[in-house]
Amino acid sequence: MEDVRQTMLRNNLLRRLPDGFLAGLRLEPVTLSRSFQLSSPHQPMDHAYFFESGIASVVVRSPEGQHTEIAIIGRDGMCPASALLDADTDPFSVFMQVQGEAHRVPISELKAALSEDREAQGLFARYAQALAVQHAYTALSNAVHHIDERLARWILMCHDRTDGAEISLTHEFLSIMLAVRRPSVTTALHVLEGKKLIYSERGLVIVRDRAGLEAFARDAYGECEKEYERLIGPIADRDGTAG
Amino acid sequence: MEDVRQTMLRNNLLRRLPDGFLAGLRLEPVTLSRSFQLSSPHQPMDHAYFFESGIASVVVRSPEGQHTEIAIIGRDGMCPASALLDADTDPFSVFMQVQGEAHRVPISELKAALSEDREAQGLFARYAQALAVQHAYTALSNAVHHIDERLARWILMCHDRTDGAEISLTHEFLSIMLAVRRPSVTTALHVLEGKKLIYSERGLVIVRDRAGLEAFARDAYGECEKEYERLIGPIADRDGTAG
DNA sequence: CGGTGTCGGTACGGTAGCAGACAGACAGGA
DNA sequence: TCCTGTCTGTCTGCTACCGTACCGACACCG
Repeated sequence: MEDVRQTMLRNNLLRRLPDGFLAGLRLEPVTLSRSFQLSSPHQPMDHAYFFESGIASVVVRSPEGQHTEIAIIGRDGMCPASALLDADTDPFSVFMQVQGEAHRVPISELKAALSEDREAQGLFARYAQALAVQHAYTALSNAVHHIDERLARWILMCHDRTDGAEISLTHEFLSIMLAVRRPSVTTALHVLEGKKLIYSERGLVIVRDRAGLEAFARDAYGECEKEYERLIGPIADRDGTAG
Repeated sequence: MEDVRQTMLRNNLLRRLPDGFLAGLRLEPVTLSRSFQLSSPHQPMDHAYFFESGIASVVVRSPEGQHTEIAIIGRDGMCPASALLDADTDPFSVFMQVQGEAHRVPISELKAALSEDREAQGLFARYAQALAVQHAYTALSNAVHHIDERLARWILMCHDRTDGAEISLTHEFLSIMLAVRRPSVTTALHVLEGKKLIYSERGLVIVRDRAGLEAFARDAYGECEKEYERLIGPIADRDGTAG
């Protein structure tokens, strides 16, 4: 779709693809509302989604129904990663957590274009690694960090991927993401609020002091962001410049 | 190195590579002793290792020095995954946990051979996905399972990758892998021993009742093994047949 | 306006796992 | 043989987090 001018895209992968790669693809703009299911465990998907705004969550679920989030994806990336790794399916659920816009591409087309373009292969391979690194740091955080630190990490990761300071979601939802009890989220939010790092009200979290949040999260935040930037490059500023 | 007959290999990836792929590679057999460092965070490596026996651990470390294991690799796989994903380095440590044999290949050669062989690219891409899935289930386990269940999971994963029922390692070492306190490992081992699932003595764990261990681990074990088998195929039997 | 569902705050008892310390068992060397 | 280092078992608080339950606040709707 030649109408889509690469420089107008906000998705960091699409922007960094080699010139002309997109020319052969049908990029279809779509709006994804909250909790829209992008991918289900072991179900082949038709389309890959490259986000322009909004946030998607990747969640693993155990046979007994326990679950935790392993990655969040915004305009830094795409899903499903299995489309990049010669697999038809993966065992994850992906759904929209904050509604937004995306471009979608039929996976078969994406794979075909990819097989002809070594530079694009490299970019997507590095993105797959960036995602694996995110999984790894989530595993670490789940093992060693306290709830309030993990919450701070999570808010920071969302903040990186949204345009404003507001993130709209419920405690219930957060408790699923962090794999903790719902009331634990309430108290952890109060801790952050008490330190004036965020402002929180019904269904909404607002970042007040980003630097303070990073300090509070200590080593829970930062490493996998650095690794993303090393592998892919920085994400464009909010107005679409730079990058 | 034409001397290496593919059918005599035990490594599940090497065995499944397309005919002739290995012909262009210098596979060098090496013995890797316990705690040998295969890869360090952010350090480019010269060689990729395909294990024939023994077990390697992949560990993430936070800036403040906290750490946890995110994957274990035996003759089911290779390291480093970054060699397959167009990255020179990754933020992980990989080292031998149970000594063993491997074939190593210069990464530059591996990449060169790979770029000419689409089938091999597919196999390695699927392996990268299998590893990412292992990271994800580790994250889940760290979040929701109790120490004794995680220990059972870990013993099972080791057992899958060793020839006998014996696994030689100390509580100290296990505590690092599971990111828990060392005495917690002692008591968790006692739980498993009390249920006659394992036998444990100084520096040694012996599996007595594998089925019982799987039952004890509940949903902590199994999913990512299924996914590996779906993506790559079963691991050859211990005598090298089948597969 | 009152009804109903969703969401957030709080409380209480229970417990898994922590931090730190220490002592007994085993192994290998001098 | 003793000696030393490594490994394992155990103890005493202590606290973070859990399971469960309940109630108030808010928001939409007729």
